[in-house]
Formats: sequence, C-alpha cells, structure tokens
Amino acid sequence: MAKRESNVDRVYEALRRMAADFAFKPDQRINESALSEVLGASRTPLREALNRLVAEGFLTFQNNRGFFCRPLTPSYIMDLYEARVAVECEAVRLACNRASDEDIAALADYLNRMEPEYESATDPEALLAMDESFHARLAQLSSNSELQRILNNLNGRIRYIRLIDLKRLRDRAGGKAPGDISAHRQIVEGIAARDAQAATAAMRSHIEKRREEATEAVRIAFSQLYVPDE
Amino acid sequence: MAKRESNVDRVYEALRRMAADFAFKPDQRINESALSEVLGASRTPLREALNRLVAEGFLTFQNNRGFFCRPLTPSYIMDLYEARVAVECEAVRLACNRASDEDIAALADYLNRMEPEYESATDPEALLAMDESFHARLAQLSSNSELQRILNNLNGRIRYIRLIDLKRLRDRAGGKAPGDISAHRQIVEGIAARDAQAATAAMRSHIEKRREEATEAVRIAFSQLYVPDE
DNA sequence: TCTCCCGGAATTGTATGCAGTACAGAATTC
DNA sequence: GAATTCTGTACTGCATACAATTCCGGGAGA
Repeated sequence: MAKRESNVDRVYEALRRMAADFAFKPDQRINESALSEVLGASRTPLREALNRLVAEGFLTFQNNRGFFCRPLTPSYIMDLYEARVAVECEAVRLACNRASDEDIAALADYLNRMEPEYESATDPEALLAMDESFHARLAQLSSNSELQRILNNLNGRIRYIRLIDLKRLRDRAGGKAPGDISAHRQIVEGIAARDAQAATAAMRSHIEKRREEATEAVRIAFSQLYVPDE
Repeated sequence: MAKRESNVDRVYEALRRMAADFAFKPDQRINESALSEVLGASRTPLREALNRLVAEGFLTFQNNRGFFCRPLTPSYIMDLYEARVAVECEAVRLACNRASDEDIAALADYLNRMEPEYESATDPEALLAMDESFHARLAQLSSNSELQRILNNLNGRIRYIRLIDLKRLRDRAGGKAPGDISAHRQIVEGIAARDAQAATAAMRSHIEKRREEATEAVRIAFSQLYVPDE
C-alpha cells in the first residue's frame, strides 16, 4: 500500500512548481486538455489542483475562459515583498517573546554550520534554498502556524524573482555569491537578546534591501520569459 | 445572457458562508453526495469549490477520506488574531506614507457618518459588518492588494468568533452595543498625522484587546456548536 | 468480553462524454 | 476596404459512471 499520495496531490505539486518557475508565461492561458496529457491525469483532478492554485494566488481564473498564469508586474512583486515584511517582522517579534533559548541557539548554530557553504556557494538555487530554509526556521520560532503558512505561500510566488535577483548579484560580483549572512545573524542576535525593536528593524531592512533590487530583477525576468521562447 | 456567474462560483460562495458560520461543526467530515444535492450541483463543481476552500484554510482534506471542517481551538484563533496584527499594522504603516489626504478624510468621514448607527446598533451582525468594512477600507489605504487579500481571508475564518465576542459584550453590557469607535478614530488620526508609530500602536492595541477576549468567545462557540445539535 | 477478520455498504477518486461558450477566420454587406 | 455577421473549431462546464478505498457491523476464535 505504498499509495499514500493521491493523483491530485501529485498534479498539484507539479503545477505549483511549474507556476512558481513561470513554466507558464505571465497571463498565459492554460490549456486543460494538453496539460492533463502532459501530467498523465484526466481533467477532473487537474482542475481540482488548478482551483487550489487559484486560491493560493499562483493562477487566475476567468469564467468560461479557464485558467491563466498570474501576471508579473513590478507592483505585484512589491506587494508580495511588503507582505513578507508584515509577516516576518511580526514573526520575529513573537519569537522574541516565545522562542526558547535552546531553539534560538539551534538557529544560530544552523547559521554557523551553513556559513561556509553559504559563502562559497555559486549556485543561486542552492543559495535560495538555504535562505528560504533560514526564514522558515525563523518563522517557526513564532509558534504561529498561520504566519508560517502565509510566508510559505508568499515565498512560493516570489521565488522566481528572488532567483533572478541572486543570479544578478552573483554575476555582478564576478561569480562570487552575495552571501550577506551577516543580516541573518543580526536578526538572530536581536532575538537572542530579546530585543524586539532591534530584531524587527534588522528584519525589515533585510527584506527591504532585497525589495529595492527586485524592480530590476522583474525587468530581467520579463526579458527571460518573453525573449528566448525556447 | 445574464449568466455571468458559473455554478462553481455560486457553490463556492455558499460554501464559504457555511464554513465561515460553522454550518459544519469543527472537524466534521463533509459528505459530498449529500452536499451536492443540497446545493443543486453535481460533485464535480462541488469538489472544485471545496478545493479552493482547502487552499484558503476554511476546510481541511485527507486523502481518500475527503473534506473536513477546519478545527476550532483557542490556539488556532490566537494565530489568526496575531496574523491580523501583522497584516493590519503593516497596512497602517504603509497608509501613513501613501494615502492621500482626501482618502484619509473620506475614511474619517465614513467613521463620522457611521458613528450614530454604530453606537445605537444592537445587532452583532450589523456591528461586525461595519467593523469589517472599516478595517477593509483602512487596508485599501495601503494600496497593497496582497495585504487586503490576506486580511479578507483571515477575517473570513475569524468571523464566527468575532460575532460570538460581540454578542457576549452586548449581553454583558445589558443590551447596549460595545461601540468603541474611539479606537478606530484614534487609528485614523494617527494616519492623518502621518505618525506611523502612533497609528500602528493604536491598531495593535485595538486588535490585541479583542484577541484577549477571544479565548472566552471560543469557549462559548464550542458550547454553541456542540450542545444544541438542533 | 475482547480482539481480529471479513464482507457489504457507503464514500471518495478519476475518466469520459456531451452541452455550452468563446474565438478566429470566412463570407457578406455597405 | 472596413465593418459586421456567420460558422466551424477548440475549449471549458458539468453530470454521470465506474473503479478504488474506507467505513461499519457481525461473527469466529481466544
């Protein structure tokens, strides 16, 4: 009975990854029949998965016209970054009050262990995975599953842009990774000191720094998505 | 043709209302066939709507077992209130920078016009509608559609508890409505003064005050949902 | 009495077919 | 030539059928 995962789940996971990576171009209409063949499932489970993604903001939907990829505009990305600030700053604030010393130490330890890898990594995918992992662990310290859930959703939709951003920073630095792990460390130190003011300020400036770079990343994303047309 | 609204939309709206009001008891399993008959649609569109609600956190889902109403626990409700703090405080902060004087004045005006009604209202439903409307308008001033979207979702899931809370406050005050519109006014004044510090502080204490009452409201909600059993 | 196991009933999972709608291009009118 | 109606095609919307799984009650054995 190895079949613990249903067809809808499998299709959903595949679609989420495709949507996150903009395998569908922005505003592109999605053909259900063609997609169902690619994914090896009929339209019924496919549509169920698509509906979930609509509710999560990865796709949009129009009556009698079907499903579309979400648009990609600077203002949309800005909104997502701002929402991240809201969620993560509050998570940090809560963590200052709630996280146990052990958990904070464990996160600091995680940063230390990651540092060599982080500093030397050149693969943006790996870098982003580490970054997302850190932020997810941080959110766990808030002990608030709703904030974690929202953050996970926001990160999924913003992922592609962050990837572009990291690639851009790497290329500009001549192949060297943009490992500013110091910002992360600053946040953890703020939490360890139970200084909500300092910790949230660090988090805010960390995210907003990335946000400011994002406009340029969106421009590049556009050109990547529309020009090559593999 | 007047048929602009699809079947799925209609079913979705109905289900969302039912889920918000806990027409399904917490953790109750949902029978698709029975529900599809009640709603006058087949299981296909019904399941599409149910999947959306799962993604929005109104329902849960287990493989091969189907859909369930979301649970109702104090910690779950606390999480939602805390998420509201995160979202609304950031929205207020952004509003301080972005909202036009006219829009702020319009919101203040809205408060003034609502005040008599708000102070005299005894119907918790009406009271809650006005309160939600105020908070939604406030969120609009942030010009961030993502924050508005998240807030709308959180409010939907927290609605039932807020209603219980308002009823409780009214009953305790001897039929008089708990119209503390002053808190709302304080927030708007903070925004009008472009004082993000004051405005967010007012918002935070406003929501957290309600949050503290919520535990009791959850207890009452439990007894209402499980005892009568109509 | 308790536990385990089994068969049938109920329920969910998915494929498929058909009806209805949108869209693009041809034909028609001015 | 431009605008407009017509018409075929492709696609979505939904109901239904059947397969797969879970649920539930009863009986056998300890």
